Amino acid sequence: LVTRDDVARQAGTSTAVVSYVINNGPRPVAADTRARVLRAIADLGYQPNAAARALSRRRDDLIGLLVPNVDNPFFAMVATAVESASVDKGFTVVLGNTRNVDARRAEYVTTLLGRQASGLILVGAAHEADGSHGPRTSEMLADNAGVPLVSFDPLPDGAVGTTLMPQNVKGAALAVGHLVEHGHRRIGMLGGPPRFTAVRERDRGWREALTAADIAPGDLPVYRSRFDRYEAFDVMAQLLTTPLPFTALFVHTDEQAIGVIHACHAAGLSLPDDLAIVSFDGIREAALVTPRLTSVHQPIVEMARRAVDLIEQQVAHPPTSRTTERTPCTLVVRESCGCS
Amino acid sequence: LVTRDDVARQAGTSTAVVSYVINNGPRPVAADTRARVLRAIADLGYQPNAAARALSRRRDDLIGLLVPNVDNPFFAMVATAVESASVDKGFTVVLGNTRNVDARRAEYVTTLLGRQASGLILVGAAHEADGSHGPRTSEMLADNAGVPLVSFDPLPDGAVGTTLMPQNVKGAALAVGHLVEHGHRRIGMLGGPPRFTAVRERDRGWREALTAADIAPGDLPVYRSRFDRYEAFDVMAQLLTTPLPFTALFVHTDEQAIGVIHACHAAGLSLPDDLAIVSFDGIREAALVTPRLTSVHQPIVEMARRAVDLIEQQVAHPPTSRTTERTPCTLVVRESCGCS
DNA sequence: GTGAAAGCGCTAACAT
DNA sequence: ATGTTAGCGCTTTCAC
Repeated sequence: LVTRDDVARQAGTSTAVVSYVINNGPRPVAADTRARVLRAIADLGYQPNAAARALSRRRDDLIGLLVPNVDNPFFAMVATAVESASVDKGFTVVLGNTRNVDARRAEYVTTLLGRQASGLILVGAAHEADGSHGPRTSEMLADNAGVPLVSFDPLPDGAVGTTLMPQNVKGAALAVGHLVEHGHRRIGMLGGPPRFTAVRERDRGWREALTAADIAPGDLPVYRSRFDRYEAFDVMAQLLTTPLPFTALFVHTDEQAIGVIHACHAAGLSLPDDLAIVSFDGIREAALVTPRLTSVHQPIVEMARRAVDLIEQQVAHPPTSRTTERTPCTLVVRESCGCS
Repeated sequence: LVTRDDVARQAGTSTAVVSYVINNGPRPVAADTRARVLRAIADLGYQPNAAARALSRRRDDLIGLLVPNVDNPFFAMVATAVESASVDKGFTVVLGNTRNVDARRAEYVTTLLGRQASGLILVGAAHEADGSHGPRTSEMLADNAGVPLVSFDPLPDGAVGTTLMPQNVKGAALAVGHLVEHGHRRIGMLGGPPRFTAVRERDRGWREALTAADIAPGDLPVYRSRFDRYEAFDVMAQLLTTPLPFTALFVHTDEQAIGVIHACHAAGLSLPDDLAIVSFDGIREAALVTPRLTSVHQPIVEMARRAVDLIEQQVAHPPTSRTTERTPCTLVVRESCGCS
């Protein structure tokens, strides 16, 4: 295999210069020298050894992306966005399906720390009732394990890094408010598991919007399911065995809303006439189902790009505290709410 | 950070012994020595440096998974299966969305070769008319680049490794045969892009099953769309503007079939009465949509496990030729075909 | 069964 | 502006 020594020899320079050229630093290289090196690299088909580089720099251009499950289209969307942003910045991404299991997440954190990953992006973090990432994971990440950390949920206790979350309360209120404008009063909710912080926030948005409209949330039904469409389907199918005690439903995720829609179809309901639906996330499929889903859109592509940026920044300037950034969401009106 | 030297010191042994313990070889270690080392590792919370290990071994326990796009639920399923099988065997997986673009695929191959990846798993390979992985990718992988290679499509020209494909012809014939048994004669096809080998094979299965039933395929309509549900939706929506020249449709992938179903719903068609559908792949969602999809199931979990096994074997015994394995598929009968 | 030491290929501090 | 070289942490061949 061709190494940096071969390149140096071929270019008639020292090995250091080759490094300087490849890394654009840390020191300048004369234009013609640089050209010779570049030629040698091309001629020889030289490809740097990432392991050697990582060993020497004590850091690998690698980002660990920990999601519950890429099988869920929402997380697939996140994964795609993160991968894309990472590639643009020269990072390679390791995919980890944590299945929301603390042990699996902790195992991945261990692996990635051992790999000198440049950073970790944690998505769908909740495992414990407190909304943390689970005891083992938290322990590993706490007290500055030294890895740049970006979480789409609250950070593990004691860990430093940044949290990147949508404005869940406002977003949910936007959704529910729209339903109110349609004249609905009995607006039920199908939420996710309350151990997720995002879920509790969306809960609150629902409550606040109702209260603002002089509707008592306490009188309205609340249901729960996991984030996937399958369990949402089951929950809704069950509800459909008796008359629905609501005329509209705020659903925490598009994924769940799609399950609801399928259940309604299977039961012969006509949407949005028999039931209006507004959900949250903004996955592509929202625009495909019938009726097309009105949904609060979170700008995942931008958030993913931001996450990678933050990792890059944290590499340069290790953070010493916990930061939170809230991304605004927008209501995308389609048909499931009752509009046109 | 704690290194192997620390462990050796703590355990009162040499660094070599620590390696022997960690790697279970290549040489035996006395039971009590091993125990001391293990204790030291635990006490110190030692985590091996993957970069150093990779540099020394010239190989990293890393598998590159190149799919067109994890956004597509089928590929998400494959990714999940590969990730799961990889973790079980101690591999970490790098996710690469190639978007079916040769340049992107080639870039990933470069990166992964530079990372001393233990192997590559290529999914959704076709880019060129000949069904190869694209010129740049092929060039990189040809003539034994040295990486263990498993492809879910034909290998690039000149590359050695193994191809793992479902029995597409038989599977498709199974699907179409079932439609014939339902009494259908006008069985159209919505296929994928014909530059994919799998597509051409499914085409053939359709033709053969029709011919076997004394139906002339040439008289039947064939449509094409990309593999995603969105374009399939568009194609079907277009077809629905005029009377359908078929009573049943063999669709190349569940993903596309779901697009078809959505289009039919949007147009008010009643399935499977107005149109019977059978598709291919066996994604989870097939069982969720209305009507539930009858589909030819390929055992992705097993195939993924096999792929990782093959990588492992090729690491030990570099292959010198191209091998192909065909996995049998089974027809999973649900409702979209007209059954109950 | 165990220890010592020579790399693996690259980075960056130290020379010039 | 460029050359020289000491590591980075681990594997594995030699010695013992």
